[in-house]
Amino acid sequence: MLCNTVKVSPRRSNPQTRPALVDIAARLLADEGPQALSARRIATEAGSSTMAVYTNFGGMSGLVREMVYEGFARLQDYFSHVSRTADPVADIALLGRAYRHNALTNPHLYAVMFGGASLAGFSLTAEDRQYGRYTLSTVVECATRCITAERFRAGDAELVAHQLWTAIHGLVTLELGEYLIEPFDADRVFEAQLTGLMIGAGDTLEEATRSVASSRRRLKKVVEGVRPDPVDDRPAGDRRRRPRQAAPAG
Amino acid sequence: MLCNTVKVSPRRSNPQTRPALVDIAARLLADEGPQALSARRIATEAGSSTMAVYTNFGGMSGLVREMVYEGFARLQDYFSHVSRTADPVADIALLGRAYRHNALTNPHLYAVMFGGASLAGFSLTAEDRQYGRYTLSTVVECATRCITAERFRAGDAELVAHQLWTAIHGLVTLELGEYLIEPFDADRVFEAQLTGLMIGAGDTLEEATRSVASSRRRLKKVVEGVRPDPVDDRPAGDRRRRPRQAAPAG
DNA sequence: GCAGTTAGCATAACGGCGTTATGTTAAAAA
DNA sequence: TTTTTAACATAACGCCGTTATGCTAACTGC
Repeated sequence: MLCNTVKVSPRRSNPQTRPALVDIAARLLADEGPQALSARRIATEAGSSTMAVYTNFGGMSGLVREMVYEGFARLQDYFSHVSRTADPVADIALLGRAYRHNALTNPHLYAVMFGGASLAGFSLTAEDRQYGRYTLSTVVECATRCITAERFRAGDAELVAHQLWTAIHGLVTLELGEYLIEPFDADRVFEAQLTGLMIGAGDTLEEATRSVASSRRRLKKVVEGVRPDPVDDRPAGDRRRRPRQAAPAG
Repeated sequence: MLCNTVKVSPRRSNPQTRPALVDIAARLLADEGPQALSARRIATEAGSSTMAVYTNFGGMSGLVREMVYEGFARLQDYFSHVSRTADPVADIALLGRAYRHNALTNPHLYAVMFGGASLAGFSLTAEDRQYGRYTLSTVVECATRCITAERFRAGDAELVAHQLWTAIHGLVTLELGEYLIEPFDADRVFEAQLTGLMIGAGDTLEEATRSVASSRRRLKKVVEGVRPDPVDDRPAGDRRRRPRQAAPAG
């Protein structure tokens, strides 16, 4: 074939191949969706054979797993750009907005992260899920501050964080599935959901409304801080990403 | 092959083939998950060739669509067994519980209904989604009663219904994905979510707590009323299901 | 009753998929 | 320098959804 046009092809630990596969997979996923993620196509576009996918990731599952980790890393990026202010409720609302923005910016990636079923029989391991849950710790900490500030009822901060997570995850999922339309579009439901959660957690209607509005204004800053990211414009060098080596067919 | 052991094989409009395919597909989906849904396997287990899938459903997408309709029909079944009482908040909470119970009883079916991405490149049409949204009307009506009874703030009943939907959908999705564990398990988050939603909608903490507890007691009756259903134990006769004919390759 | 039409389905093939067995080769180890 | 090792190419296996073709039984009009 035309696998390597020039036959230099370094045989041991080519440092180009692995990140190239990851970046191409991420681009295919972002541009054409999950069905474009095939070992054959990725390898072809990377100028190598399908075996490269197996030596580097142990198979398609390993590459998909890499995408999932990338997705959580991007989410963590957004969360880390949410600053702590004197209004913890506005902060936690902003975390919710950041979560939604990340999902809408990387819709296919988000679908792979939580789609669970199908996709070449891929399924996450317990460790993968723990890695995803860890992302919640930022929200838990913020919920604790809301309770300390007596904006939320005394009780479980983790419970509040889980409520926020499940609620916004559901909204984003149905939004990406185009189930929310016209007068009851995702934006209206989202703000209502957010406000309702704050009230349900113990905040007053007035305070909640003000904090949610405040978070709306602050979102722009967060989004700008995270860029550039959308599809991975960087040259192809490696960056923050799990070391995680592939099992070499043992 | 052994396609039809006895070679009687009526050639025109065999009334057995179509429901047999649907029932086998439903069973495979329930027993082994989405990856077991293949035209070849379904046809083999039905004793026919893969062409039967195409003449009856126009391809795998058509059969998957049939599964989606079946899923919404089952959900509607649960909703129709939720009776109207003097406590509309308990009623709407019970709708939420019924929604969750249906999803947990038919997890793979629920995944196909809202998994959206992948699964042999299948995707729902706008009409399919409208069919799914229609299921919400039961909840909207109940939310209206909550507002009329002055348990919820005056405002949009559809908005409240969408909040409930997105919140519980998100919880169920993460629950099925095994993201909710141990001390913050799905049951705790669900009840907190439910109570929080009622308070957020305008109900008082005491009333909401009482209504949510009431709905917990009433769930059993609903579940018993819906059976039998889990995997489709019936002989194979047709039943409530969309007429929807397959495009004959025109 | 009969001929022409039609539609359900069997057979077989096509291209694409994930995966694996095997060989080749360049870098690391001795 | 020699041996070992691991990254990758090549080619094949079995699966998938889909399609082209042909057969035949049921409908259609006479």
